[in-house]
Amino acid sequence: MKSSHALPPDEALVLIARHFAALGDPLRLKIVHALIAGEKNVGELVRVTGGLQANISRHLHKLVSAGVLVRRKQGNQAFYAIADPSIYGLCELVCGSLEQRLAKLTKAIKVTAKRR
Amino acid sequence: MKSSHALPPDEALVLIARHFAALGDPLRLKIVHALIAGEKNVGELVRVTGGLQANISRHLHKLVSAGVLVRRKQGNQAFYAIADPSIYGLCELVCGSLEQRLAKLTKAIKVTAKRR
DNA sequence: GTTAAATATGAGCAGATGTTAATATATGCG
DNA sequence: CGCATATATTAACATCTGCTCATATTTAAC
Repeated sequence: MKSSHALPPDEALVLIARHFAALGDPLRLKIVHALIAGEKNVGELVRVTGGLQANISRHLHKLVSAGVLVRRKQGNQAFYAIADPSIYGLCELVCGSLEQRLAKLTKAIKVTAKRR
Repeated sequence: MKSSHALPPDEALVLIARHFAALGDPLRLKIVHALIAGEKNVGELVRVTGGLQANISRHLHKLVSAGVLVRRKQGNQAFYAIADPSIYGLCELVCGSLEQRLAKLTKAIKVTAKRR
């Protein structure tokens, strides 16, 4: 249980950064979100996200190499699923903090509006 | 306690992605990590991270506009601090999942090595 | 006022990233 | 075998990103 803030060596920083970066794109988030409901193949993901097949395929590759998803091939098709359960926590955290931020912004805007 | 997975509208996805992307860079992670110990001014951050002043300044700006940090100006200097407590949770989650992944990799490599 | 210190910003550049159309590589089926 | 379907990959392109140097801006100190 060695607790926490031993500063991460630079190599680890790179890996962590890559992990975050993998989630730093709207289309990839859309993919991940779709997979929360469970494993899907590429075709389904293309339909759900509305993206082009080539592009989705690329993003999937990136998500796999960042360790966010895993790939399972079966016959003709490839199925992708969330590999890393920590993703759920991540999204909740970010969404939560975003809500708060938006709430603050909204309030600020209202105040500004009242001022005039 | 409205639980969770109503699909986020595309606008929100962009915001969330920006949030993740802000953490998707090693130098910015270094900055954030340094700030876990508490508020620091630019000069200190430059020393701690070993980056160039101009570059650090740019990253700080990015972190602020992503809502990760807040800026407080006092006299000559500018102090930055972590704005969003969810960051702590994020880092713990990612570091944890990374440890697991690395452990698996390490084990896999060992197995491969034994095979020859 | 002048000068120095702290921070931010503009411009240029190299390299990464996301998108797309076209093509390649499987795999399944008849 | 030939043909269709599912997925991956290549190449080309525009855009974004991070880095650096030089310079602007702000504030403090004299």
